[in-house]
Amino acid sequence: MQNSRNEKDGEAPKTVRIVDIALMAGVSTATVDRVIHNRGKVSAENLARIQAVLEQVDYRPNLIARSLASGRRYVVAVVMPRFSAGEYWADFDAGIVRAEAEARRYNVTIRRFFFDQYDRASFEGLLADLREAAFDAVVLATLFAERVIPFTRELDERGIPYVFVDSDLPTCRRLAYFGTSSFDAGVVAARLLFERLDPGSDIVVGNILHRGEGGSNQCRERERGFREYLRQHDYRGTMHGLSLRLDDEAYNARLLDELFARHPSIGGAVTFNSTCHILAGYLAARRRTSVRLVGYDVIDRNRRMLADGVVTALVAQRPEVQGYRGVMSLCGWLVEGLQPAEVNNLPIDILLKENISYYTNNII
Amino acid sequence: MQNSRNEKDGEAPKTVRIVDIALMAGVSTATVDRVIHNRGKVSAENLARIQAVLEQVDYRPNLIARSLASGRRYVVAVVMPRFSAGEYWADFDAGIVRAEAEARRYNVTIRRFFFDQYDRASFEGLLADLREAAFDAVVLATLFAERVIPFTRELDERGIPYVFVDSDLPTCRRLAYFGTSSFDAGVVAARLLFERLDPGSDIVVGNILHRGEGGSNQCRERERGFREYLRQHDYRGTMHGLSLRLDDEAYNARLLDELFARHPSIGGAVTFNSTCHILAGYLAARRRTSVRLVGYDVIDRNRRMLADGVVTALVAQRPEVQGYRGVMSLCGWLVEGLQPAEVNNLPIDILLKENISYYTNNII
DNA sequence: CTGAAAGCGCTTACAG
DNA sequence: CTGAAAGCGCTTACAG
Repeated sequence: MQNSRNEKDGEAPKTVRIVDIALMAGVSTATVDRVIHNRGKVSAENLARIQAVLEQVDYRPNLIARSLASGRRYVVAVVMPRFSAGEYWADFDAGIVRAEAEARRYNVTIRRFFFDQYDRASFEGLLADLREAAFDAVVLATLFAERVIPFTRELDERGIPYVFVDSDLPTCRRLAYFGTSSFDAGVVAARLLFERLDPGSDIVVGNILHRGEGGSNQCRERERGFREYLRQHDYRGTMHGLSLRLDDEAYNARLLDELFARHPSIGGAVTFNSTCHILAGYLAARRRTSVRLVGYDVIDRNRRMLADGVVTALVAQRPEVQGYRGVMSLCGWLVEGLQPAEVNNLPIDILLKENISYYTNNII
Repeated sequence: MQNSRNEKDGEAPKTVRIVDIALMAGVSTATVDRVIHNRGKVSAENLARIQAVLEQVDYRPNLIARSLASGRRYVVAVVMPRFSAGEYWADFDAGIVRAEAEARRYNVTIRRFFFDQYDRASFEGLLADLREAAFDAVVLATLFAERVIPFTRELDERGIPYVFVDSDLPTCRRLAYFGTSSFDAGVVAARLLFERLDPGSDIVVGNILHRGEGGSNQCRERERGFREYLRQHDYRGTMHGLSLRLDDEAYNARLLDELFARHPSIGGAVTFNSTCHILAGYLAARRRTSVRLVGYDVIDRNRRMLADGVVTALVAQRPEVQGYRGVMSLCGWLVEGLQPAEVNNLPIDILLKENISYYTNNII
């Protein structure tokens, strides 16, 4: 818009194009293209000549032109939990949306496949769909680890690259992982909970009921990290697990009332998933302001409870970044053959009342 | 690379091109182009016809083709402090480097202009250079606020857009600001320092000596926020300011020894810039393990002191993101006329011993 | 194995 | 005010 300035006549722009290389090697651009992309069908002589030229000129392909000319199209599948607005996976999806817009420029389209994160059968059904579907790469949320692992064997056979998000499964041949170290995210929660807690206090651990046994891999790892921290810091209290229901406030309140009645020494509470707003709602209703509560993920309801001072701290994992980078790493691999780093442990973010209001917009 | 799949013959790809619009409006592509870019010189009749078509088709320009065809070149200047490896501004530069690579695809090049952040005269000298230099937009680090403000008047006159990083100066006509709320970053530091501190403890505030009066705008704002938090939380101690030297350990130790001798009740320490490793080094050497220390920015030396437990907490501001987004917002504006959000308050990150090891790679 | 030619979608002189 | 034509750098059938 402003002061557009073409390269001053002084020094030449000097960017080497395929046609320049073709001229230098005395061949056509098609032959140079074959060498650059290892498409074969080039005489040994020409191959050598072109390679010699390539070595001395530092050729950097113009990706824009390449993309425009090739018109190759790819589909990236994203396998993730179904969500409503304000839930954790909505934030993840925001990253997908952003990647989608960018990927379009490279002729890559996204196709989402949803399952119910609290119902293992729904995931299994989805896997069946996936076997029929056509896609060139896939982003996999690894909640049902025991089902994901065998499925990746099939992908390996089909030659379809995949990346993991949410929590890592290092035994699989994933192209990459994007997410936090779940174990250390558990350690961080413990540190935050114990900043001012007596080592003898009891703790409530809130869970959400699943259908089909085995909660998420990530929650299990977080709990391991949490317990490890306690062990190393002379914790002497008791942890009381409690299976809550997502949409049954009365039920939850009954359970909690009972627990607090039996164990008045409860001084802390934690959830290893994004639902700490359930415990927070209860604590606020009962005015149990002395109970410290730590949870995960900055979803709206948690954010509000933190701002209000009911939640002591939230630990967060940049879901938008997971979605965005998961997709973009696959784009880079498909379109340009770029190999991403294998394990991408994202920062473990700590949110307090004082810094929560700026925690948005984590993508770029 | 894998299973390339062209759009299945089923539904048409259906992306609307300029030539399609031209056909629908019964004009040439050149005329459509004129309308899209408001270049004028189009009859009222054609204008209306083309606009009508545009409204019904949701035209999305192929930016790749546009960029390839136009070949327009821009220069973005980045005005920032000179730095050595491991210093704060090196992280900022990492963001610039990344933006540089991406911007190249859009024919945008970066030109850096360095000044000495501890010497106001060097900044003034740089401004003189800037008056001679040719560039289309500029990213400005606002450390010397009193000098930046009049300079932006000149930029306004020249019609050159600018964005601020580091700290905001809301009175200027900046296209955008990328950085934290310095005030609230001060509040957060206070909260972290006081998590376990007695409200009567004294505090050391470490500063770095400047040439040319007036430290950075950002440090002043942080201190304001810090003091405000203390005020609201019944702080009754005394804050002792101390001007330290960057590379004179012996000098600093002498000053600190003296201060601690006179005020044994010192229980906390803070610096409002990235040099808390200076205080940390002193505390470690003197084994004053009971003094809590909070500082800013995850530079190598601070990171180590945090991991070792000498620093209690670090507050960080994503310098790479500031650099990256500063440049990219200008690219978007120059190349595509995209207006960025005016104030982009980045998250205020909290780093403890337990989460520091994952704090890297903040760009995407 | 090789190259001339067309084309990706857009922009840009240029002639009218 | 308008449009035909060339060109950005690369890829892709196609004919040889």
